[in-house]
Amino acid sequence: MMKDNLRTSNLSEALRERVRATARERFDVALGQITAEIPPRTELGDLAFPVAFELAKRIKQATGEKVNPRAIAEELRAALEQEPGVARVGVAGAGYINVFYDRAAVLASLARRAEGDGASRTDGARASDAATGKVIVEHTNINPNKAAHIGHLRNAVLGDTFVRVLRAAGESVEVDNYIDNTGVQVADVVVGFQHLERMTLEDVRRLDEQLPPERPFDFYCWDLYARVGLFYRHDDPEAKPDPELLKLRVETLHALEAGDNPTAELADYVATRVVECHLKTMLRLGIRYDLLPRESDILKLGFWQRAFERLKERGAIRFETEGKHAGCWVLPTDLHASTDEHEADKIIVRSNGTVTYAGKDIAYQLWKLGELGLDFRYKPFHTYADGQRLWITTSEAGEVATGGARPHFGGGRVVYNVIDTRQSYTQEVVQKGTAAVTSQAAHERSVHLNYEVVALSPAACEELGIELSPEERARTHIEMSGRRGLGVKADDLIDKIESSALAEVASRHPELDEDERRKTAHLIAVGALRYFLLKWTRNSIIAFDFREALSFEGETGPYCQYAAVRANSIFRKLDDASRVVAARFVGGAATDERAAGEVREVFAGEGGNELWSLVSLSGRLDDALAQASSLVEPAHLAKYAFQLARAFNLFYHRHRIIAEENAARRNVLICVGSLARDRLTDALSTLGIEVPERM
RNA sequence: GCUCCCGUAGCUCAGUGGAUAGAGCACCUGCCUCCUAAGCAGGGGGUCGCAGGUUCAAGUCCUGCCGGGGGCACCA
Repeated sequence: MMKDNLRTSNLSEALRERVRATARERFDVALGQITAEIPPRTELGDLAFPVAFELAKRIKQATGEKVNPRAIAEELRAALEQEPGVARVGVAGAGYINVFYDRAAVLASLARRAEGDGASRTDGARASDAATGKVIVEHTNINPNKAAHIGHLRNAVLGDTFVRVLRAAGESVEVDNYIDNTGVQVADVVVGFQHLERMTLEDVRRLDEQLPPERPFDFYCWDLYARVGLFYRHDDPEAKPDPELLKLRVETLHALEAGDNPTAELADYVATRVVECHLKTMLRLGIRYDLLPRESDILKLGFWQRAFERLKERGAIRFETEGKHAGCWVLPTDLHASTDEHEADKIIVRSNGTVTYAGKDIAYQLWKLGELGLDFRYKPFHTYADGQRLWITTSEAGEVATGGARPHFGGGRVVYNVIDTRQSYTQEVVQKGTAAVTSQAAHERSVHLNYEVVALSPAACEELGIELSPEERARTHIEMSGRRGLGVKADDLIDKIESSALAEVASRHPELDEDERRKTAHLIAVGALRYFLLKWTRNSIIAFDFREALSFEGETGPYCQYAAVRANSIFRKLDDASRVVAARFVGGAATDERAAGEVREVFAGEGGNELWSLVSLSGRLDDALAQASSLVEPAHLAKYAFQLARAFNLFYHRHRIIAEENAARRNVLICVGSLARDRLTDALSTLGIEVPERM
C-alpha cells in the first residue's frame, strides 16, 4: 500500500509530534496540547505553531533565563524541516513558526488517493474510529394537527443534516420522529371537527377525499386549528380563552388518553393523516426517518408506570403532603430559585394522578437509552422509493408479520434530541429525572440538540397580509403563532422557491424539456432552502425574510451548486484521456523528481498561491466534517462548502483549463479542478444538497 | 426575583486564546468573441455594547454594569 503520511491531517499530526519532541529534548519542557493554526494568508504558510511564546515563558519559569521567542522558533524550524512533505519552515513576526508544505507532494498524494479508491473519501481514518453501538437522532417531532411551517423545517433540516454528518463519519444512526398524537394540539383540532364543523369520522374522511390538491388535509387543519383558537376566545384574538369552552378540550383530551371511543378514533385519523402529509413535505427536502414512536403507545404499553416505579425506588421523586404542591409527586431541582409565584421543584404527577409531559418524556428517554426494560410493538408504516422501510409503533397485540427482518429500535449509545431552545428547562428536568434512575453516564448519553427559533421579519408578515402594530413593526422579528395561523407553511415556501427556480432555469435553458426543467428547479429549491436554514449557527434566531430565502446569489445553496455545475461542464467537455494523463503526471510527482519540479514550478508561478489555496481548502473537508460533528454545528460544514465554492469560482475565472497550452500546467489545473469539484460535491451531499447537471 | 442566550461594518451574520477582525446583502465602478455572468475584480465602510481583570497574546476567558430576547405552569 502507498504510504499516506502526506495526507495533510497526518502531516500536521507528525509536525505536532516533532514540536513536542524538540521541546522536550532541547528545552526540557513537556508540552500539553500543541495548538496549530491555519495562517491567515497562504503566503504565510500552510500550518503555523505559535508555540515559541509559551516555550519562552516555560523556560523562564523553570530556569529564570530570559529567551527570545524568535530564537526558540529558529531551533524548532530546523527540526520541523526534517519532516518529509515539508518544503520549508519560516519564522515570522515575534516568533511564529510557519510550515510550508511541498505542494507537489501533497497534490500528488491527493491525486493518487482520488484515482486509487474512486471518489471515496471514506478511508481508514474514519472507519477506524467507528465506535460500537448506534446513535439515535430524534428530530421533526411536529404536533400532528396542522401543516408544517418553516420553524419545523429548521428542526428537520438541522436534525437530518446532523444525521448525514454522523453517517459520513461512519456512525450507524437511527432516526426517530416522535408523534404526540394524544396531546392538546390534536385535541383542539378534534374539537374543531366535532364542535365547530359537527363532523363524524366518516364526514372527515369524505372531506379529506374531496379536498383539492392545493389545499390538502394538513392545510385544512391549519385553518381549523386557528379557528378553534378564536372559538375558545369568542372570536377576540386578544382575549383569554373562556374556561367553559376549554372544558371541551379537556373532555376531548381525556377521551384520547382513554382510547377505544369515537373521539379517539377521529383523533387517530386526523393525526395519522397529518403525519402522512408531514412525511411527504419532508421527503421533498430529502428527509427520511426510520421510526415513528407514538405517544399513545407509550401510554398504553405502560412505559410511564415502569418509569414511575423506578423513580420512586431510587427516591428521585417525592410525594408532597403539604404546601402548594400537596398531593403531587415532584422532582426536586435547583435549576432556578423558588419564588412566591412558583416552586423550584417540578411536578411530575399531578394531584389528580395524571402524569405531566416531563414524566412521559422521562419514560420515553429511558426507552431511547435502552434503560427502561420495556419495548414497543411495531408495524411498517411506509416504504420509500428505494425500498427503505419506515416503521411506526403500535400497542396492538400480535405484531404484524412482514417479509424482512425488523431492525432493533431504541437503546442508543448516544441520543440527540433536536428541540428548540425554549424547551431547555424542561429538557434539563427530563435529563435529571432520567439520570436519577440510571447511571451518571446516562446523563452524558442524552444530548439536547438545541437551536433558536425561526421568527418572521416585519416585511415577511406584511407579505403574508398580516396586520402589525407599530410596536411590532419596529421589532427585528415577530414570533410565529400556530394559534393565530401566523406562519409560513413549509409546502407553500417550497412551492414558491421551486417556481422561482423554474423561471430561471427556463430562461437559461430553453433546450431542456419540461421534465428536466422541473427536476433541476427542484434540486435548486432544495439547495436554496436547506442552505438558508443551515448557514446560521444554532443559537442565532432566524428572522425569516422571503427575499433572502428566495435568493440564489451570494451566500446561498445555488451559488455552491453553480460552482459544482461549472466544474462538471468542464469535465463533460474534457476527454477522458486528458484526465488520466493529468492524474498520472501529477501522481507521478511523488516519485519522479522531474515531474515534481514541474508541478512545483506551476505553484511557484503566476497565481500559484491562489491555486494552492484551493488545493489546501479542498484538503480540509475532513476537518470541516469533524468540526460540524464534534461541536454539533452543521453551519460549519455549510460555511466550508461556501468557501470552497468561492475559491473554485475564482479558480474558474482565472484559468482556462481545456485551452491551457502548457502541458504541466494543464495537468495541474485538471487535477486541482477535479479535486475541488469532488470535495464540493461531497460537502454538499452531506448537507443534503444535490448538484444538477445544468442550471 | 432567579436562570439561559445574544450585543462585531448601514442591514443580516461568521469568527478552535494567536499575525492586518471576515462574509453575504445594500450602495458605487469595471469585466461576457472565452470551460454557463446564479459569476469575477475593485471601492467606501469597525472604539468587536461599556468598564475593570487574567494572559507573552482577549472579539474570544473571568467579574460587574448597560441594552435586547427566551425560560422559570397541577400546558405540551
